[in-house]
Amino acid sequence: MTVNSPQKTRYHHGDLRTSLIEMASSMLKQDGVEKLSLRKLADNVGVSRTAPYHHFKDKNELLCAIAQQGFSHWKLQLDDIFNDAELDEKAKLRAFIHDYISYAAQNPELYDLMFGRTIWKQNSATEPLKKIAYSTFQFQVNMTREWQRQGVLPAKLDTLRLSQVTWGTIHGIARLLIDGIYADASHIDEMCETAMQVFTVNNDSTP
Amino acid sequence: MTVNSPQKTRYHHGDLRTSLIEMASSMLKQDGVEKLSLRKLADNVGVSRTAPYHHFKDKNELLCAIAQQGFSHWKLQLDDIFNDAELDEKAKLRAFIHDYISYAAQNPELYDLMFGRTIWKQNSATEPLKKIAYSTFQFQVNMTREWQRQGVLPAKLDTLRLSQVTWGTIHGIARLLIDGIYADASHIDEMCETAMQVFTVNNDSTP
DNA sequence: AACAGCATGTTGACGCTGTCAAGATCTATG
DNA sequence: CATAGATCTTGACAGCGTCAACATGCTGTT
Repeated sequence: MTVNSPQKTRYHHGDLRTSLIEMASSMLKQDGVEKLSLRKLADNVGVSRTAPYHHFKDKNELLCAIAQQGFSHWKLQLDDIFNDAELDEKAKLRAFIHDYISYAAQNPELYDLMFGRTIWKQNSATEPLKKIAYSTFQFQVNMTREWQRQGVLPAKLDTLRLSQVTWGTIHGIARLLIDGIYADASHIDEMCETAMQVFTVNNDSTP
Repeated sequence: MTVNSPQKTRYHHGDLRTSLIEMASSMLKQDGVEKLSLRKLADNVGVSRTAPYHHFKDKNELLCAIAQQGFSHWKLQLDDIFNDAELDEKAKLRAFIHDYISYAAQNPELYDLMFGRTIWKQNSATEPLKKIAYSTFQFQVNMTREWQRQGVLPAKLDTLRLSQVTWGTIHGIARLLIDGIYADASHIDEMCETAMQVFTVNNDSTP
């Protein structure tokens, strides 16, 4: 009894952890990290202020769980690009740049959580988050190596450094966009194309 | 009377605004924005908790004042580079990249304040801060145009977009460094050089 | 079927924060 | 020399993250 009846007050929630992450993600998207308080979150889910502490050690762990989910989603998109048989290597680089920045622009708060200092600055990332984040970067390094082999990116540069620089570029552009610094979303396409030109200009002798 | 005697308790501080900015800058450098509280700041300066409110409308205004000072200092360094008669244009670009990232790496918290979302995200920058920040970016755009004219940077690309991309690159690298993401300070030189190569590789046919 | 134990949820409390209001004190201007 | 304004103070409030102590109900063993 008391199965799934639309009864409002059950003492036990059922799947509070999932509900918290979902509600928190939604609140994050709307108002940003700094407006996200555990108390309001608990209230929105319809639970007392300290209930979340039975599912997350502290606020940081909640944020890490959200970021983790963000990486999972992003990885699916990455797979979509690299499994697309219709794209050649150069087109994949172009798509990667574009999708990366679009993802950031469409999920600015989530992106900030995934790649911002809130979590990373003082090493507060949980182990599972570290794992998926590192593997994402490793994936980019591998792709960079491949692009170098294929002549899309300059072959003579060190792969790790080049990965850092190319990623730095799109990360930087993403940050300028989502932080609202001297750039806005209407210029995404042009900026992506310019980045693409800068990366590959030496292999493209025709103007 | 009660002139400059090292008397500890004067009702009026004398130059509280300056003292607050200095102490806040120092605290910022040590412990970061999120640890900087107005109450501790006031306490460190030896003044009551609400005294700062007679000099800054709120915490945001204090932070903007600190960031403003950061831009002033950075601009002095910029001038040093571009007035150095011994550097050719390409060397200036190299010095610019290197100094920019070094400045960020040496003043991570200040850099975050100057170019981070704390201030910029919800348009909370004060007018004077906006003014000096915009002029800094405008300076970079002008330099980019010049570098294009001199053949250091690709001439065929739109100057504004190229400025955004090159700045995005060094901004992104700086952020990865100061947020501690997949990069650390010992790689600064190599990363700068790689960025330089990526920007200018098309003009450098000799390997 | 009954009970024990554990997961889960609740209320109370503490110290921290930014900021407003009202009153105290000094400085500078007439 | 008085008085207005700048500056500094104490008091207060709501919001925050989090710990401790207690309440409730699910689940597995007998």
